[in-house]
Amino acid sequence: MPGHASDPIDHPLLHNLNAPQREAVRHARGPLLILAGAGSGKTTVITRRIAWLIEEEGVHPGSILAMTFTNKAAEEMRERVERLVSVPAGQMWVSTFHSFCTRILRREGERTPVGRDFVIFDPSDQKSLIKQVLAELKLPEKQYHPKKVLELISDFKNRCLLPEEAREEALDPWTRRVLEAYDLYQKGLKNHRACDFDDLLLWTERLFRDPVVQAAYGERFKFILVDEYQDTNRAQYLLVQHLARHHHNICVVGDEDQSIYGWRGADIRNILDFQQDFPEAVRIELLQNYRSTEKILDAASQVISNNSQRVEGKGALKTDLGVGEAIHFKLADEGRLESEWVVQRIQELRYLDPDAKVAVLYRANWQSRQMEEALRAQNMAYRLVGGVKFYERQEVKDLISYLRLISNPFDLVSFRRCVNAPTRGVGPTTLGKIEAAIPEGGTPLEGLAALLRSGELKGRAQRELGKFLELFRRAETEREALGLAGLVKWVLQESGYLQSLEDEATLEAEGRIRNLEEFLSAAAETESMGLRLSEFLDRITLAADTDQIEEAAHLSLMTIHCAKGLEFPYVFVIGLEEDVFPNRNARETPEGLEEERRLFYVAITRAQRRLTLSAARRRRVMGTEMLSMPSRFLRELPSEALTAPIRWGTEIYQAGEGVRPGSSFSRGAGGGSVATELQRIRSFFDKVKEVPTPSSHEADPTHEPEPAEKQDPNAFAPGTRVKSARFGVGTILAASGRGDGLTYTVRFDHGGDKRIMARFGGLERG
DNA sequence: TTAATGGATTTTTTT
DNA sequence: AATCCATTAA
Repeated sequence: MPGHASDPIDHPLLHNLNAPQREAVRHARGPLLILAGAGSGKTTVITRRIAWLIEEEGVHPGSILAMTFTNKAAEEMRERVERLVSVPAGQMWVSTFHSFCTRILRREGERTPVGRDFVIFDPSDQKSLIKQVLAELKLPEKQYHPKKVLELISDFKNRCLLPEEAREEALDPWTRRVLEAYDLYQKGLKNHRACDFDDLLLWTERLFRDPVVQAAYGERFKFILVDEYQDTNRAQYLLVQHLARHHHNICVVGDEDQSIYGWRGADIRNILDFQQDFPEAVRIELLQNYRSTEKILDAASQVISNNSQRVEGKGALKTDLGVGEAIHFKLADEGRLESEWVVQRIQELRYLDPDAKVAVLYRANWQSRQMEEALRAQNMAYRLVGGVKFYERQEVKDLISYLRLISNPFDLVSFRRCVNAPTRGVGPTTLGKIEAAIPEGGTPLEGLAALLRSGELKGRAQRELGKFLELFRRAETEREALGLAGLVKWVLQESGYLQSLEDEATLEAEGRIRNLEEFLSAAAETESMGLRLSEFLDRITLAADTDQIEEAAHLSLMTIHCAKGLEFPYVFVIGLEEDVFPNRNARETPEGLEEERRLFYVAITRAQRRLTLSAARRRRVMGTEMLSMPSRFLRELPSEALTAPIRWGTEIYQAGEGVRPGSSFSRGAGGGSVATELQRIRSFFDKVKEVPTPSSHEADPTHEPEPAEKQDPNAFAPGTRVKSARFGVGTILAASGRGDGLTYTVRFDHGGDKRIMARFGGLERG
């Protein structure tokens, strides 16, 4: 509680703030945990706190470090602080974790395997490298799906494990092979002088293990602030710990109910355990919501109360914005009708309020298509966020590959890309020859030069590749004079890329040229900010879609993940069906389900005035017609918050009631006997999971196998090899539940994890 | 070497 | 339905 006498009530930095917000702003030294509910004025508090430190505590801006997850958040934070303080604050470090790490590595990188002049690999570069590795190890992509393999590698990296350190986790053959791939993949990155996204964190964390480096930065950053702390993974957590160790002035801000990046390695326990990490921490809860009306908040808190992974003893969100409108729900017969209905509602509210800002939110990107079709049919303008990103378009990537190779001649992935864009008659054969000609420790261009000298190539290839090589020679000398934008334009022309698109003379090519022009102006803009080529390239790879959302857009279509941190007067959430939302793959584990629920919570709390939910009874998914079941989250909505009870066909589907037995099982999706059986098993799973799991989470590895063994002499401990008639041979990863609910997670040798119930699965020791 | 064809496979979310 | 891949024809 802030005292009265000493309270400088009228301090401008405390203006219009409630009591806990003021307390947070004025907290100067020592660890601070700010639990900031949705819409609780978090950014205001953070920025004013930083300003307070500078203005009132006399802290030098250069000793402040603030970490965010998106560039947009970082920019906004910096701008707002700069407006609040009277001194120049340009020396503050306000950035995303990833750009912070990039900055550190560009300074200290000679201590890491990739040095200081690395390129940042984006997901498509990663994919082509891992494919190469898998081919080298003769691992078939069928079983070692590049995406799956990269996921596991990313998982290891997020937990700061290098290949040799992850060995003890590789109990089964599949993981062991992936580990070999991981090892080769890292070597490949090193040869390319490249970091993937995860490496940025990983190498920086390694760097900070060195007491000298750690002390240098730990001393420098006297005040550290981490936004969205609930989304930090192990690497980010350790990074923060290394730095905070020195001054203990660590302020973390977050909301465990909005933790939606578990699949990316985020560990919700980081925020849940903050007070254990820093026992002297002060905890402040921001519970006053300034965004939504009561009905919306009631629905949100009712939904989220079904989760067990929450901070203990946290209060509920409050609002002064009045009761507000009840939540609408629409069930359409078919997916197309659902989007048409939504479009109609948008048109109606547009008619009443032409400037209304509307968002349509969905679980997965594919769901945007139907909305787009319906909108286009009505000639309505919209902004689609996500999907194929600008910097990932083919033509843009082609151009970037030239720039990357100019910036870092070791980048073989980029070389491969641009050497045949536009086509220069280089196929796998020629490419193989070039790569074979690369001298030990040399660059691809040196390999190409050697091959050209040998005179092995003939005709078009020899001629074109000669010009190609010459291009890079000239780039070296002209780079400085041309400047960034000049260089981009020069490459576009001299490479013949622009010409080849012009020759195509199709509508598509025209669009690509436009994109390249847009890229050129982005380069010009960057140049005017005084940035150089390598910095431009960093920015491009680390740019996210969400960074470009104009809040001014009238109608936005985006995933819920993209919508985090945003607010809209009118929000539609579509596709509230089982297997869509909650997503089919997330439903398998209690943790996955809780994360889906948090996602729903995030979706609800985006709405300021009106929230509309919708679903479709039938829908085409991947070309086949599916019957859908209502999302279980619909049942968690309080009836008082809804305009009408939710009906699904003839059933009333509402809080506490559930679907009456007997009716739901008979109408299985697809209707076949296998599907019916599957559904029976699924609903069984669901019942099992409805029982709140008493935080079995922490105890998992040590305690779980024990009770299982007592119950059943045939129980399998993690690591046991088992055989299943349906899936083949695999290794037990974990066990959960007991008695009839005893369920194993099994990693099968052909790849892929499955959760199998001991009772049905027919697992044998194998 | 490249374009075209047919078949398999896919949809979770992203710095 | 739409994309991605591998094989085949030119």
